[in-house]
Amino acid sequence: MRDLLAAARARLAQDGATGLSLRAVARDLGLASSAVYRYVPSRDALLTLLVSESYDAVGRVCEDAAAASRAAGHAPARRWLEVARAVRAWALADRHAYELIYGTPLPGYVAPRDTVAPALRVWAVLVDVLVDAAADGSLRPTGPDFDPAGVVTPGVHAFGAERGGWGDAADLARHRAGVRSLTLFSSLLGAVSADLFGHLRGVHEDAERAFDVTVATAAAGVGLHVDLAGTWAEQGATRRPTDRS
Amino acid sequence: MRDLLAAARARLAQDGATGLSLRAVARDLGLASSAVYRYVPSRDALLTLLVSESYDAVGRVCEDAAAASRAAGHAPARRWLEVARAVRAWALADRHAYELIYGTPLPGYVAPRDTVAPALRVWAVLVDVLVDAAADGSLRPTGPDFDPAGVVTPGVHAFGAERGGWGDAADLARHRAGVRSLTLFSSLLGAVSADLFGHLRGVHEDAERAFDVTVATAAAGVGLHVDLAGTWAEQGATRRPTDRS
DNA sequence: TGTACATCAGTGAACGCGCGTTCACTGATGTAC
DNA sequence: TGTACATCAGTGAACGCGCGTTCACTGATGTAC
Repeated sequence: MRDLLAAARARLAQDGATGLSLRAVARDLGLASSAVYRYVPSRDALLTLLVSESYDAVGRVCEDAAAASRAAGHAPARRWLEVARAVRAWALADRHAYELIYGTPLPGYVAPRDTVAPALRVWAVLVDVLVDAAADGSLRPTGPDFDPAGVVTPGVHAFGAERGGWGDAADLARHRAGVRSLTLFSSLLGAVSADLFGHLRGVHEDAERAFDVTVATAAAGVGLHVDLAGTWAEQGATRRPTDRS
Repeated sequence: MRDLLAAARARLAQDGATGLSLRAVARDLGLASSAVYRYVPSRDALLTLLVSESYDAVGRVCEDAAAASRAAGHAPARRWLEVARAVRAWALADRHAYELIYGTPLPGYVAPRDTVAPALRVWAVLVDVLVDAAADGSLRPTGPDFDPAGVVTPGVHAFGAERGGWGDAADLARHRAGVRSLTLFSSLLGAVSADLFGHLRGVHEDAERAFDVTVATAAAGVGLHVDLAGTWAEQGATRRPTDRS
């Protein structure tokens, strides 16, 4: 069973989600195609396992990056940058896993409920950044004012409350922060997808820096002010020139 | 030939890009599958035609929205919002066309050079917004400061220069604006994809408003300050309650 | 006006492919008495 | 210790499907003399 999942993951990494076939996985394992049905009831079930795994993988990547950033004593804004970079690096390393969960939905496939919980791990990390920034006073949104009522579900506010912020529904500023968490998620998705899917071919010269600018700029509207010049200077000292190409 | 393209477009709209088959298109036209080869040398060639068409469609949508916004006397920031909304509406109406060009790349298919030019139409509209905002003094970036050298290609700066801005490479502020145009594109991609691909299911209550907040918040970092409250108030008067669900 | 020929849109059978899934089966391993 | 039986992982042939692409062909339409 572990072998099966490993083989499926490898096949996914090579062929992508639409090309993933039970027969190919069975072939890789040296099994008859029918043997796979001993472990998995259908192709879709296998796909679901991979979806969950991928959400868990990217969730763990986010949590690890956030933990490392905290450990390094970085402010929430910098943590946002580092989490975003980690997601990008993961996506580049395993692009088909990223596509499986964040790309075009597979025709005819609907992810079952079980995949919702692992999908929330990324959200939780982003919400923590906002909550911590609000707590230490560094959260200063420059984005538009708006009436936050009825934009996101009560569940989102509850989620923020659980994690230590946005408890008071009467506090408009915090309510707005809840809504603005959408922007963090969306801009991360957009920045990674644009890069990975080739929409910046011929546009960016230094992919890492372009990504940094993109996510840091978008986050400023939310209230996270990344010291990009400082971060680059700090890293420029240790970074070899070839890394920039 | 026109019929073929129309049938292919319809098939694309129904089945999506991965499911698009020459045989299905031929069937829809009441032709033998081999007859299609009279018009198109291969499946990939047909796909390329659809890719170009889709880029042109979304480009036209952007241009029309921008023109309407100008005609209404709206400031560049508001134009950004309206262009973004138009792209979202187009994507919702023809999701498979959006997926074809902005979703997961099709395995084994590489878009040829011909598709680059139509893809630039969207960029041009976004750059115009930035150039116009810079010209009328409303462009006030709140995103991070950074060294803009070597982040994007010279072609991007040239593109901006052609369209009336960013001519002087010595002007750091304008150079930064060129780089920041990445953020506009990425956040648009992210906001539409998140919405369309279902990543906000259970998160947003009012999809339109959530989208507005997302793109307006991200754009603030770039320097475009949308008067969201004002816009909503203005539209709330004419908007029926059912539109909000 | 009539005939010979060329063009052209479309046919239909075929090739070889890979797919998901089913089904009756084999043969080894473990367990009970 | 030996025998009978149950469990279980895996087999391999088969079903029916849809796909892209090729190829020799048909029959109508148009054109040249």
